[in-house]
Amino acid sequence: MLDIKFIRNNQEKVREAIKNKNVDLDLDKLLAADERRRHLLSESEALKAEQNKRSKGPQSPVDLEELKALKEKKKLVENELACVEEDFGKLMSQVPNIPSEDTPVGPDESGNKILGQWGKIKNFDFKPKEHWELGESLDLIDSERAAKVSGARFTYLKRGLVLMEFAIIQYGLSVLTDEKLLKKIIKKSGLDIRLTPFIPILPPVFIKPDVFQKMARLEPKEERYHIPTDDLYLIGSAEHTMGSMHMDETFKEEDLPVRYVGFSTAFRREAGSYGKDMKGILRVHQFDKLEMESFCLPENSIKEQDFFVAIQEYFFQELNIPYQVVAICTGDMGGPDARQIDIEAWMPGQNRYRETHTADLMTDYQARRLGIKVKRAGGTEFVHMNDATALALSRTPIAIMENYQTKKGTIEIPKVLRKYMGGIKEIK
RNA sequence: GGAGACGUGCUAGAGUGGUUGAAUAGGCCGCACUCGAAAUGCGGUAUACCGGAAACGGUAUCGGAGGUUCGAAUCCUCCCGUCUCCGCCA
Repeated sequence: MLDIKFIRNNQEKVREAIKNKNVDLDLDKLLAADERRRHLLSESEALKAEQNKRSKGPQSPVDLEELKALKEKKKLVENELACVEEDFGKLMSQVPNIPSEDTPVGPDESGNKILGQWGKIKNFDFKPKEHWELGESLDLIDSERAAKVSGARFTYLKRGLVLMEFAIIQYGLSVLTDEKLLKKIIKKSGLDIRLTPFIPILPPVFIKPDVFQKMARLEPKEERYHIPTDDLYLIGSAEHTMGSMHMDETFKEEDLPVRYVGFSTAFRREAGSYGKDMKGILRVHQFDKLEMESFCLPENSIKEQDFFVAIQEYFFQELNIPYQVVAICTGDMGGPDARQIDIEAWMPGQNRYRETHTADLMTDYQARRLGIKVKRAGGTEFVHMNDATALALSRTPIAIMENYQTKKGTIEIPKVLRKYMGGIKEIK
């Protein structure tokens, strides 16, 4: 959510963001609702002031009559105000965050900008298989039985792939909790930021609707799993319950940045992607993910995001997976984002780059609604929030499977993962 | 799941219908005393929104949402959370 004062004072900027992000919203309607809301607010407050003034102490019968009338009048104004507030709130939540200045303007993914590429694409002397073919032939992925038991887009992961998933988790956690390593990554990326280690978190996978709304992640609802009995939603990312963890809290300036690495299963309905990527584990209803989240001072938030991207790059460099870094354009980015950077890994089986990581700079968009602040010398202000994939455990294994496949149809284990897999060198 | 108790400011803790934004104590900040510190004394110490150039004024907030009342921290209903006992369970 943006600050209504900011919206009033920067109408053109907001209009531009709405247009560039392809959001269907009439800003004039919002501004009119704001006018009306403020008018009714003063009116109702004036009535309350009168009521408060006159209600002190016991009342004479005449006073009681008049106060009763006043009460009725107040009720009418308040009812109208409540209606207007509801409209206003709905419109407010539709206003997207303002894209950063370096965000490319574009209508859809065609407008995304490749910022850089890393790694040498391997030339196979055979036709590389797609991950689902490898998954089938090595008995690592069973979609058929999962479909019978749970439905389409669910899978049983098996054998070496399971071990690899846990190895990736272990590896990821070991990097993000290693101060020396983080220092090296900061130094290499040339960023001027404070080193605080990532605190490991296992967050809840259920979230309350109002909190989900505050995270600006409830919509689109079709994408979310809902448990009606308890009116709870399943999270689509550890971000959802990690970002809201400090709701209604105020940080001390010297404690920032606060950084977390969370592990959770992510649940996604994948509505609207019928028939797309149906094979294997690229697009499934349930997958595990290691996720980064941080709360920092406003002036440091872009650097913080760059730090997250540097970490993501470090992971793929260590895993030796070719990738490209992509600046997501206005039309393709999420509504709450101010700046979105994706990492796309080279998938030899598909012969193309596919998204494996995303890094979202939310500025104060989430923090304002969640009430997460920092107390500073100049006063209290909202923190900036960043979230980013550390390692997604559906797509990182895919990248490994496809890049590390051999002519024999086996999969080599990347060196950095071997010590977490009992030293085995390949899945066969 | 059953029975009961409770939820007040940064913290502890009073307050059970009428100048209560809220006693008191601690903490914190400022000042005084002191060579300095401790101790002591005095003063200050919430947030959000609306209006205003500002000074300031108004409103709301005692877990949350509704309700009763001229008036609610205080009464009623529902929800959330905490604690104790029992049951169940990994």
